[in-house]
Amino acid sequence: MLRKKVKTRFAPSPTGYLHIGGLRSALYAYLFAKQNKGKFILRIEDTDRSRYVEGAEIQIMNSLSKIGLKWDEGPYLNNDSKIKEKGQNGPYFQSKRLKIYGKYVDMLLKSDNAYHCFCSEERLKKLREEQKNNNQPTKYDGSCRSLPKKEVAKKLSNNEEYVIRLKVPDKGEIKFKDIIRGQVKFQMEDIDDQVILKSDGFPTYHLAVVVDDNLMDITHVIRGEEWISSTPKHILIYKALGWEIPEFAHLPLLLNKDRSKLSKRQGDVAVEDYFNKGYLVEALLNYIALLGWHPSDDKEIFSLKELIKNFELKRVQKAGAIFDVNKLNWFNCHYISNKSEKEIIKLADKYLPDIDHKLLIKILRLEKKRLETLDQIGDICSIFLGIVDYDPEILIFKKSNKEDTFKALNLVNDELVKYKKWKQDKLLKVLTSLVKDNNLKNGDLFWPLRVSLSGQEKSPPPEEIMEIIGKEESLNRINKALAKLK
RNA sequence: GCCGCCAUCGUCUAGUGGUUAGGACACCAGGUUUUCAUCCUGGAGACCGGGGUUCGAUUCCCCGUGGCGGUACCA
Repeated sequence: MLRKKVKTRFAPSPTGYLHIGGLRSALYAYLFAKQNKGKFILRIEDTDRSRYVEGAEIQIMNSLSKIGLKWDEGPYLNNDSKIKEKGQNGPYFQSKRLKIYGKYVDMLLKSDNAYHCFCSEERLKKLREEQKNNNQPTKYDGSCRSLPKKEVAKKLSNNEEYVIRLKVPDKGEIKFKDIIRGQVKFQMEDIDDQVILKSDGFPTYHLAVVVDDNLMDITHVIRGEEWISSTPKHILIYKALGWEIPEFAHLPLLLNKDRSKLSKRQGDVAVEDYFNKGYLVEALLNYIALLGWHPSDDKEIFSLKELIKNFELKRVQKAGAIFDVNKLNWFNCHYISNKSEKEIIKLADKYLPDIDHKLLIKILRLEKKRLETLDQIGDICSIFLGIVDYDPEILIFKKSNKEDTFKALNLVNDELVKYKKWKQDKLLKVLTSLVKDNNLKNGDLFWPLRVSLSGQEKSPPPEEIMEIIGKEESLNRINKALAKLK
């Protein structure tokens, strides 16, 4: 247990649905906070107005809630479906905190850790092109860095557009310790004079994240690897403001099959997509948790509670992990077959075929192990609801012939007509003794019977189908098969 | 280009200065008194390359290669 009260955050930008990668960042931050009896907060980083997607924050909150990651502070949806906020350190939308950032920008300006920059975008673009052509690092050249105060004042009074840049020292090095990666080192001269306040008066990520993480008492910054190279800039701001620097943990990226950053082009990346396809919360959570983290033993099945107990930030992998749906499917199968029939029906509501409830329960009791995703439930039910026409040839077992197949089916029919106890184990016994008594091989009887009941070469065993569809329908289907063989 | 991060089976990964390099998913074969699925058993399958250090390196160090990220008035 750490001495200081642990507080982590998930800070998404409202630019779309909750991303699988975002979910993993949120999960790890949540697990770490909860296992240390700390707090986990949600903060919406909406400082880029051009990329804002209407309602995205609501989608993100809904996905997070569905998964069961509860946050202690931040925005939430009330019963009247309006956004409210809880916690002492709000507002938790950066767009509502502009005054706060302004205050710290002024402080940085006063302490000479930041400066006004009046350079036009065209000039900067040209500068970068030249630098690239000369194989130089692309970096602001500092032309506004030591503008006389008078000139700055004059430009300001002329209403010239400006941004505020961080004044990065030109020499020295900056180190930080990452929980996952150990020490990371950068040279000051490689660090750009980052824009911290845009010309529209909004802060950039770099300023807002530092101010908020400090004001919201974040002790552990857990975020994606893409932030690793901007961390020195953040540390510089912490130092300039005289603030304590939090701990950092940069998570490895989630990747496509070709090892590029996980993207929409190569499959679904939104958490909602997976829910829509019929993946269970437990499966997604379990799979995502193991994408970059693994316990020292062989245990792989984890509930959220167990994850809180077992997760170790230090053990998180350094290399990126490919998101492979294969194993997710296996987890999903596992969690589906552990559910009761009633639970599955509830969860699979939108995929349910038009079917009697009791019949559905019967089908699921026998067949739920065949479900990889909930949306396959219709396929599983189909043969019980009725069969489509099939080629009579497929009724004949590979080691048998038409005449014997006909005989075998006739035998079954004659026996079952008399039979009353319509339960699969009893039915199986009858069929087995029928095989024995008539000197047949299993395939001679079971194969054609199963095909006549399902109309398919691949299907559940005959006794399972028969129990579910009942005696009348079973005999009906057998007789149709007999007719086909005539 | 410049800066940074990373590197164990196809995938997710365990692990170690001396191991038959372990597990899971996927794959293949056999079994589970018919097929598919489940289940069981078995099989194939990995330490990126080159130098050091060392009696001995997959493990430690350096270089290279490769992958990825950053290089924005996006986050």
